Amino acid sequence: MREYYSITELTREFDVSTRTLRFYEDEGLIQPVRRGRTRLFRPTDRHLIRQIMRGKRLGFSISEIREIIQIYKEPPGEVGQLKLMIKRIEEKRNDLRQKRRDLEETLAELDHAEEACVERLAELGVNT
Amino acid sequence: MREYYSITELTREFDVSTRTLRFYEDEGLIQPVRRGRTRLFRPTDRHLIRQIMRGKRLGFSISEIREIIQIYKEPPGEVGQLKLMIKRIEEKRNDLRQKRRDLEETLAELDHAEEACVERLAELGVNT
DNA sequence: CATGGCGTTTACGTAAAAGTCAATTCTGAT
DNA sequence: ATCAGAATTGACTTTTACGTAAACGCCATG
Repeated sequence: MREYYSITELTREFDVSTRTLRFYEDEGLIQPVRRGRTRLFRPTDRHLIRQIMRGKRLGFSISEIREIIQIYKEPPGEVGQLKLMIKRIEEKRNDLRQKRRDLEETLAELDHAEEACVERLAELGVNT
Repeated sequence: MREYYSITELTREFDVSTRTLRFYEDEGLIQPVRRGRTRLFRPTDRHLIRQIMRGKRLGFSISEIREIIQIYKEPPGEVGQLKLMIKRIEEKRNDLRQKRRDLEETLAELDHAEEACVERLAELGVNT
């Protein structure tokens, strides 16, 4: 496990711009350390970026992604906070379950559409 | 099955503004008919709106949603078009499969985070 | 030493997806 | 016929998530 990654290494790995990574830093999603003014990204930042990209692909906004990331951090020490956090986790989970239903339905409709295409091709005497 | 729905009925059903539905019309996603200047939405428009909302929840952009909606329409009559369409369907499917992987991973991490919370609560002697 | 390649900051710009507001216009009920 | 409430249009504004450009620092290499 590497100790540090440069910003350009990570832009290449995740196919984002430096602007984007700096933006995520401004937004408090990642906290690379500095050597002088230069950012040094540690494995934990890299992992966070991976989670951010996942969230983006799922259509979460930056602030939703921030909420999810908060959840991954150390569980808090106080009972009320812990219960609140569990409630938040439930919410996100429901959110994701809705997305999963949406996803399955869309996949099913695509399957259906493809079948129709294949049938149509068969009618036209094309071997698929 | 109702013949027509008013714009406000649908804004209530889908919890969107009239501005939004008009925007979708401008974008060519729906084509309500008119009586005078008033829009009358048919069941097919309603169904399209349902699909649009699903696409939005999954983080698709309007133009991506447009592409998906195109796919649901009648399969084209020409062989080349049909093959192209099948290719497009494959692409979207891959897209959705990636989303599903992202989704499962995120759900797994949430499960893990919740367990940590529950354990922490147990340590503190709280009965869940 | 100057040239190129990263890296940084600051500031302004922009596209997508609506929100908001004002001015009208329609229309259904009384 | 009229009058309130719904609907429409058009223009302008806002938010999010970056893009882009300018201007400069650092340092390794020929």
